[in-house]
Amino acid sequence: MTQDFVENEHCMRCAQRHASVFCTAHADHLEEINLSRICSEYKKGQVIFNEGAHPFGVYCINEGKIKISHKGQDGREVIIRLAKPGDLMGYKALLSGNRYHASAVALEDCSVCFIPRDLILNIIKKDNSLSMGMLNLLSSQLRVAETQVAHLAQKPVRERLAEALLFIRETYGMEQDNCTLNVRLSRDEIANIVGTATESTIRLLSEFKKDGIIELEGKKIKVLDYNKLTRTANLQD
Amino acid sequence: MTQDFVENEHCMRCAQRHASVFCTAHADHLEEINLSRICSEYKKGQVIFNEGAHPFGVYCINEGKIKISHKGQDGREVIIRLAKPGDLMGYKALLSGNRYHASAVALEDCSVCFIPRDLILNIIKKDNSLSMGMLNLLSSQLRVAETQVAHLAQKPVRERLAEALLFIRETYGMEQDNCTLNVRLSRDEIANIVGTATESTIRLLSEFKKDGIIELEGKKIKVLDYNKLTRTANLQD
DNA sequence: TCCTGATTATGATAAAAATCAGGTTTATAG
DNA sequence: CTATAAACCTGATTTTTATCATAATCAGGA
Repeated sequence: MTQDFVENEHCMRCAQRHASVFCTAHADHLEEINLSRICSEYKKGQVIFNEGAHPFGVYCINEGKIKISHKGQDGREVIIRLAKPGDLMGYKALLSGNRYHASAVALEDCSVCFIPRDLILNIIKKDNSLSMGMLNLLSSQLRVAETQVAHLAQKPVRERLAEALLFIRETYGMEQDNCTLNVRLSRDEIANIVGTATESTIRLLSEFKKDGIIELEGKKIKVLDYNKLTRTANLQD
Repeated sequence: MTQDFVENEHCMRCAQRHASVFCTAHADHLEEINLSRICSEYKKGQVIFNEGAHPFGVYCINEGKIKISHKGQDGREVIIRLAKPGDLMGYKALLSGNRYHASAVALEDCSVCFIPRDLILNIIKKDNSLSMGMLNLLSSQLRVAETQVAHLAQKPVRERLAEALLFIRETYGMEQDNCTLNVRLSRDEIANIVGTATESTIRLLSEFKKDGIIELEGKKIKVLDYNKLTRTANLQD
């Protein structure tokens, strides 16, 4: 179960470049990164990094979807983040000098670039634009995390599930039909995003279906009534 | 209800300097900050900044304790953070280019320095040590926020309350007697830290008292059995 | 292809926590 | 000092959500 090393497109020509925090980084620095990075492919279900391990660099997603999750009480998983091409992973541990607090697992076959620790830290230090970008990224994520704390504390499961579906849609977008969520997640994984029991998630998804909000077909989820879903999520902030 | 302007100690000689993210900042930059900052005093209960407002700079706490809280569903408060002397406030909004997502309210009489937006952003840009410090700070806070998400999703209220008491102790320390928590919070505020109903908090605090874990005397909380409190919190990460 | 384990589904039950209702104490403004 | 509101406390009740149990379906490997 080890990944394959591959030769990805040059960083400067990476399709994800303008979707990433590197969009404003200096060209010379991207050149440096390009020289030292190590690209690998991971099959669905493979682990990119593991909770508890020491970080030796950061990962930049070239292709594929990845879940970042944390094992809590009695091994129950909490999904902290859904990552997509262009996203960085593992910078939190690196920048705070801690071990990984969560694991990254491929939700589908992926292509990921690894950038060694010293290189990326040096570049962040000398590239103002990149470090401001990182500050911006972390601030935004902190805001999201705090909103999530508020919602977990105050919103019922039904609203949180609706919100999670909107969040998944926001993150991964939709398929050609413009309504099927462009990712396959198990009911269990959805429950671990919402922070609830799997059975509750299954039950509420059935209700949403009965209410004509969504359509279910195995792991495919179609959003039939976006407005109703938004109203069900009862967002106000 | 407006604050008084005051003349605080020079930033270089500030008692909080070495407890703050400015501890490694360049002396020249502290000098600049010192020249432009505006210091004010706030009475207990006064608002330092308000959710929804645009940030015009960051606040650095010189003296006193401050709660940072967010108004969620039907006006119910969630306390996001407890801040103490040396802490910065309002940088998240500033760095992510958003409005304040939470309000800051004095838990007791406070002395706070305000550093204007452009000045602090410029200094962060040119002071590598400070920007790395900020990255470290944000990464650590993000980690804490994610842990809180996991706990809200998985831990029962009793454990979360015990954890909150440990957190308060960690943040504000204890009085001379070495067991009274060095802050006065209402039951309602504690509930808003834990993310539960006020009555549940009151009930559980009474239980903790009955179990000999704590002693209650109005808003004073004495931790009698620290080990038992830790065990009640059932921490494992 | 068939077998086997995992996932999905649904009902019944139990547990946890919120809400409601009341009385008491404490703090505060006049 | 007193009036009044706010905060605190406790019990009863209801709501929400988790857990348990069991069946059906699906997916992947021999």
